Amino acid sequence: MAEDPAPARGRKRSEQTRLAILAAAYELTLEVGFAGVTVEGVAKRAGAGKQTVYRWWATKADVLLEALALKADLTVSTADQGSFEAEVDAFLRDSAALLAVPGVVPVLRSLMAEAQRDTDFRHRFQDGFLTRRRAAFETVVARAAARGDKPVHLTAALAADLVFGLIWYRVLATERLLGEDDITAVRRLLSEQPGEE
Amino acid sequence: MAEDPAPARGRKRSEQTRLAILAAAYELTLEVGFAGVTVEGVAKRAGAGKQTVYRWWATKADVLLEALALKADLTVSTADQGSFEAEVDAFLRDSAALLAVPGVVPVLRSLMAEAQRDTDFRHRFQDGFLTRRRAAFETVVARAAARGDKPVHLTAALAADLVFGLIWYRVLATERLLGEDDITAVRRLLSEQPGEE
DNA sequence: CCTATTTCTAGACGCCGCGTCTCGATAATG
DNA sequence: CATTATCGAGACGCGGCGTCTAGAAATAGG
Repeated sequence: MAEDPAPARGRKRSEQTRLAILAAAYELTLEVGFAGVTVEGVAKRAGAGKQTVYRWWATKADVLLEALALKADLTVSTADQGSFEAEVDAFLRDSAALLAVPGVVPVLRSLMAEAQRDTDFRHRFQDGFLTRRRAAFETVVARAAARGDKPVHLTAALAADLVFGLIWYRVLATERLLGEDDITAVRRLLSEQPGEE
Repeated sequence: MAEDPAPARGRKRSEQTRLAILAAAYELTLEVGFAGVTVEGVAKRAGAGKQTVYRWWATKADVLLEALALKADLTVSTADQGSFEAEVDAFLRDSAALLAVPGVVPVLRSLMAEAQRDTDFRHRFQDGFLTRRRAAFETVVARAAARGDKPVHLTAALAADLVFGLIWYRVLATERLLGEDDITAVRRLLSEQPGEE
């Protein structure tokens, strides 16, 4: 599709500076917490000007959102595993692995918090993160439905709400992350047919 | 146990002012959003001095937390309904009703967001709200276990995580609240025995 | 009644980050 | 070499934060 038709005159954006800003924002969030992060502080640590940050990102939350995408590989395993149960298991392990990446949890907390106070960022967060993850999971449910091993009462929307609800509630309201037992229990709960076994 | 032994000299705290501040904070949050609420604004609308607010509450989030407790009756129905399924149903309807109270959703969003950025408030929010609600639900699961109609693979902790996870995820990440279909589906999912029927 | 104590409204104060703006230098294009 | 866009650096006004002071009002004990 149509590349940006602008022939790009003038100086080009510095990729090095971009990465320095993303890294600075990520590290500062871990060190002083999101509330303690200031755009000035990010710029200073990155060796950049404040204007450079404001030129490319609307808020410090947007910087962090991009830093998260850079830090953690956000592609989700939606590969066909043969059964709904196996794919739910794979998805949960994938999510647990992401949460185990150092810094991801505090960054996720900060982003969800900011999404509550800034309506514009809320939409960018939904489009750039939440709905992507959700769509991946719903793919799994849709395939299960086609395959025929999806529990009848379970809609794709509710299954996604339950899975992401569990993950986010753990992150936001508790200190506990996903363990083996959680994955096993959720996998069983979602894939059980009332009448089977 | 030991009442506050202080014989209470001097002028007493004005209950009228307290209520005016709580109401002002609640209303302002709805009108301009939590980010737009300032302590000065709350004091001004309440006809109070800024110092009076700071004397009794640590942050504007604490004011809102108390306002929420005042606004919505937070007692949860944990009455014995005869079966686990019926009690889960009652609990979900109770929660849906709370969310339907005007202003409760934006206030909940604000409080959870603030709990992510302020560690001290996070603990007060957990103690004063989250764990109370959670304990109520776990009572229901414990009774089901005693009664013998709790699904074997379902622990009280996971059941609570799933239920509150769903509710909070809906509030924080979507615009959808709990409907009849959600309540029915969750009730069935949690109370189903793999082998029954 | 008088004094001590506490809360009350009102507002001044310094501090700091926000977001905008200006500046001169530096790359990239034609 | 002229144009254009980015770069680092930092000044600027604005507004809220949290503290502080001042004087009035309420409550208790002596």
